[in-house]
Amino acid sequence: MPEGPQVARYARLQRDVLLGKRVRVDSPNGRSDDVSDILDGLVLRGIEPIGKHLLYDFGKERYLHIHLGRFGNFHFGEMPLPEPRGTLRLRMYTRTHWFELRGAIAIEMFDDDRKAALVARIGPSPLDADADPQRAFAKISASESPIGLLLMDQSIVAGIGNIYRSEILFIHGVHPKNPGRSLDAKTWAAMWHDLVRVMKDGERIGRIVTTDPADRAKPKGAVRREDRFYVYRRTGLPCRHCGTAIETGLMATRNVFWCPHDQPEHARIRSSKAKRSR
DNA sequence: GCTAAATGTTGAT
DNA sequence: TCAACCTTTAGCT
Repeated sequence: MPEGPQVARYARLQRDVLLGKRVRVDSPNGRSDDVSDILDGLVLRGIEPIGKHLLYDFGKERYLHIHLGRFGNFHFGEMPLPEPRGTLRLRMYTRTHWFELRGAIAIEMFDDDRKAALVARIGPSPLDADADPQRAFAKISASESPIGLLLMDQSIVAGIGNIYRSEILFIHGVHPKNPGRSLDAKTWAAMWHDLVRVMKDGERIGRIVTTDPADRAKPKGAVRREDRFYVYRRTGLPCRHCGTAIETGLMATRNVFWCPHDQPEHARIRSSKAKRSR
């Protein structure tokens, strides 16, 4: 159930123990035999997150491309391997560590061309220190489409998903239906700054918490879901800033959440000062 | 036990 | 705009 930061976290954890190693690859339920037949026993040279995609470099134009979709995730641990359970699509393991993959929407081989095509169509990522937020703003500020849609477009900004979308718009007082064109450069700069902050936090701790910085340090389970977010899935609950009931709507089949008081509709240009507090 | 919903993308209409 | 694909879990009965 990942947005960009969780994907990047998986890449980091796997790099730590798999890189440079001869990796065993198998597909207990048989669905990815085509991939494991090619990769089993090869040396893993690199793992690169590209937005929400993962690319594993096994040399000689042999890249494993994984996209977790909405439901995919990895389980991992130290050897020995656990008994395969459920719909286990792919396992990667060494003498010391194992990773189990379930629910991914894409598990396939890429060559150099397909890798290049992927890299070319993914926009700048807030998790990438070299990313150019202006590249994204050029597209956003030229568009009549609602900002809530533009932020989900992976060719404009990489790694944002349905949670970060609603949360960042609340933090900056922008209604999701406002057109991209109505966003000023200053607000975008502040928004990018906060995207970097909350997404890096997500990468570090492995889950999404956009609210109180103190909550971000707490262990998993210590913070209720409704306390981890300003607006996401808080329909009808009071806004943590002003108390107004949070509203929800559909945007391209995905639920989006906002505070009708703090995020006025109609492209009103407002100060970029971030809101925080309950 | 069944149904709906959930942090996503692609390709056809 | 819609349907398809992937799996688990929450909330019902």
